[in-house]
Amino acid sequence: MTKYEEEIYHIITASAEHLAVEQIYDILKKKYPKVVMATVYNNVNKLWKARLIRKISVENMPDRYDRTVQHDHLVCQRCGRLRDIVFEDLTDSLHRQIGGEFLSYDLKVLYICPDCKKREKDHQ
Amino acid sequence: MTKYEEEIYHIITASAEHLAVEQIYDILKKKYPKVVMATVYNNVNKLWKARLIRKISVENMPDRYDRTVQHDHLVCQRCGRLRDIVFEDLTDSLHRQIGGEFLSYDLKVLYICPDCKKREKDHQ
DNA sequence: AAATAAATTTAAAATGATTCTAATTCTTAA
DNA sequence: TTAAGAATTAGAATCATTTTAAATTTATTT
Repeated sequence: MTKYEEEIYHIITASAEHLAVEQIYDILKKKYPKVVMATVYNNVNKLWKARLIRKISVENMPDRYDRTVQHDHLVCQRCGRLRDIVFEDLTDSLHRQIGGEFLSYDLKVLYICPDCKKREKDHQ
Repeated sequence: MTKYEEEIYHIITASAEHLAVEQIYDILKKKYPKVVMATVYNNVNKLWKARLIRKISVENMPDRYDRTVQHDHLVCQRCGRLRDIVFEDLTDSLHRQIGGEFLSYDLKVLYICPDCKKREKDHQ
């Protein structure tokens, strides 16, 4: 692991947020002002290919990166924020129902988060 | 509904495949040789905003469009082909477990389809 | 039916996230 | 201590998609 790879890995796994390349770049830049976007892309891809991090793609948003531990995501359709959630026994259940070789799954529940819900109510 | 909107809606809902804009364009062009990509994009977006069709985004692939009836997708990681599947009782189960307002969900099961599995076996 | 407004289509340029290329710098091993 | 191999950089290229502004079609009002 190179310096940048390690730093980027750390930034992603240490964050409670789900970071996009640009945010990773911003954080990294504080420590290494000369670093360049392509470096973040390169390393993020390297980490992803090595299955050390996970990529989350949501419509009309840049990809975000996350820890690899299997979990699911709630995506707020108002603010775009992601939240983690674990639906129990889902993997097994899916596994059983498909033909072919199961690899993994990607579940996003679209919802309106409690914060936005509240904000909407207040504005009425 | 305009002529193109209607045609495009029909192409998408009549197809057993999951079509990308380019394929829709190719089909439409046979009947209307002068039609242009932007028209397909415009109408596909209009239909999507009206919730008459569904958008399926998969990494590194152009968006594909589909009927709106709720169902899930198997995505083959070898050939990229999508197949429909219905996991029973999933909606209810998810609905119950989130905070906030449930809107919908998007589930993709990544797998190796039986065809590719067979092909791999034959090549060994 | 003519005139006006509104919506759709077109063509081409712009966008924006991401990837690629080639040159440069850094690291490792012989 | 030089050669080979990686990683980084800068900037151009890519590609799906969106935007713009002009042209055309459709609908509405007088």
